[in-house]
Amino acid sequence: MNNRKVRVRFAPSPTGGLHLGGVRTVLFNYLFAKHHKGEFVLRIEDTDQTRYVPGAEEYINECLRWCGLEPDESPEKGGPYEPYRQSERKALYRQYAEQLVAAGHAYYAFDTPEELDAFREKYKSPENPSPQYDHRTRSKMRNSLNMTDAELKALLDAQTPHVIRIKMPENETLVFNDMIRGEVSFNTGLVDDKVLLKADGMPTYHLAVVVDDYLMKITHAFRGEEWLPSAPVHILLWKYLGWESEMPEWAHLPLILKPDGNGKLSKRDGDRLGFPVYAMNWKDPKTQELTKGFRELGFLPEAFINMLVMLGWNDGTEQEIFSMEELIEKFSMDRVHKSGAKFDFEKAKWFNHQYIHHKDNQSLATLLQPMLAEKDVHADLGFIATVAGLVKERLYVLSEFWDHSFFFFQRPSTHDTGAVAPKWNADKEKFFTTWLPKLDKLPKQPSAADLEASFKELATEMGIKVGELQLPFRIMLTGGKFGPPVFDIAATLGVTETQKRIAIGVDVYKKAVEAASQS
RNA sequence: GCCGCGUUGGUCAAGGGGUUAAGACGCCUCCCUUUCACGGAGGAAUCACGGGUUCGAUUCCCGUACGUGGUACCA
Repeated sequence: MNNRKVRVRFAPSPTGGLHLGGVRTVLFNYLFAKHHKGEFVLRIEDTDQTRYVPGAEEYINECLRWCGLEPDESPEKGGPYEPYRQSERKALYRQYAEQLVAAGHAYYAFDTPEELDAFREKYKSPENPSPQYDHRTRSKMRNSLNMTDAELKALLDAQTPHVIRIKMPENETLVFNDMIRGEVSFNTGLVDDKVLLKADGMPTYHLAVVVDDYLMKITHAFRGEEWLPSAPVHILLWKYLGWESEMPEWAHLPLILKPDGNGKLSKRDGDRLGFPVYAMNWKDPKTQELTKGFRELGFLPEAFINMLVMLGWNDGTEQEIFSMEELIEKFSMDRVHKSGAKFDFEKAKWFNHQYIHHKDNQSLATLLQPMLAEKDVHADLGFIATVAGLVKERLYVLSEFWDHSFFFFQRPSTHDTGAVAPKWNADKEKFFTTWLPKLDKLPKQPSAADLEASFKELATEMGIKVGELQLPFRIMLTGGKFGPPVFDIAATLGVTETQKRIAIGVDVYKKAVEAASQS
């Protein structure tokens, strides 16, 4: 549209945790900005004082940090267009609303909330369940369109609470271009006279976005599809305020939907279906209710981002795993889908699995150590890294680490003897008691291969099939039929610990066999 | 109700007037592995419906259905 430097913004209202859709909106903004070597600004839209939730803004900052989607300008960072919090810009908006009134594009309305309720109640019908304040009804209401200058002046002088509403044209076709949807058109007569300035002097979203996008020189406005129906209001505002030549290009992003149909994905769906919807844990300061997040579940931010970007975008090839650098290079709005995508937690986990699998052991250990500490397990980073290397290929989320690795950090408290006890015999017992002292003759810190060679050598010597011995051995070490290759476990545990577990194990099997024969 | 937007396997999706309609997740079978996983090889499964336009429509147009969003002094 023009060759201004690209500037985009993410403009959340601080009312709670950030959900998937919100993060994806950030992501697309961010990628677009970086792709075009532009700037990404975070603006806090806290114009509704009744919905303001303390801590929500900090949560958003933290969330963007975790995702690696940090803004170039924000309330926290500052920037050339400060302030970035709309509540702190309150004084700015009134003049623009007044300017619109003066030009005949807006008007004062004195209807109280009770009067509006009564109005809706009165005109409600099966054919029209939600009557609008629009060109058909505004003549019946208490507004400056229906009073003399003297009456208006009297009300204003008396400081009568009032709002300013846009006066939507009766019957104009408004056509605009959406970067994703192409040409979109509305009849202005079907859109209601939205409030621009509230009785408390705060702007509504409609006025605030337009004014701030103009003042902050935003070139591209991306937001969720739920804003599409109010786009005509915003576009008219750009025109009426005389800024049309600087109007940003629009793109309305497709929604992220519930996996089981019927609607936008919501916080409730996560609770219901058992997966997170928020990026990070969020605790409502009022109710203390905790909503779980992807971060705490054990998602890697890069996987979270990759999973999100594929919900509604692809580069046209078969590639599915992208680094942030690749995304910045390849992202383009015209490959964003028009239709909403149902969220699939299984696929989300698969992405995380891929990333965990390919992440280096040291980095994983750093992430895992605090999680172990919470279980009062304190191990050094090197050991955790070794274990991580052994089990990472079977982790879908980091929080599963313990279930796959506890036996590295503590002896199994129970043994799943059911699979082995029936086949346990004196020969097998003898094998293990014979092998036990042989372990001391091995090199100092035997490798898995050393252990395996020694194990097999003895088995062959004693004429027992190696396969018959491996499962009992595994269960001695881990307590069950799971875990990485046995000799890797033994090597990681070390000779001394391995010997102890064998000794315990032999005993356990003996008892299990006795118990079975008695009953 | 009205208005907007959408509709390729169960899900994410490529494609686009003539194709055996990619690929991924999930599911199933087999191989590897005497655990599980990873890896590998296969398999089942899709163009919402009805009219046009056309020699030919999954692809273009129009309807219908369905889905979804909006219809607040919330964003």
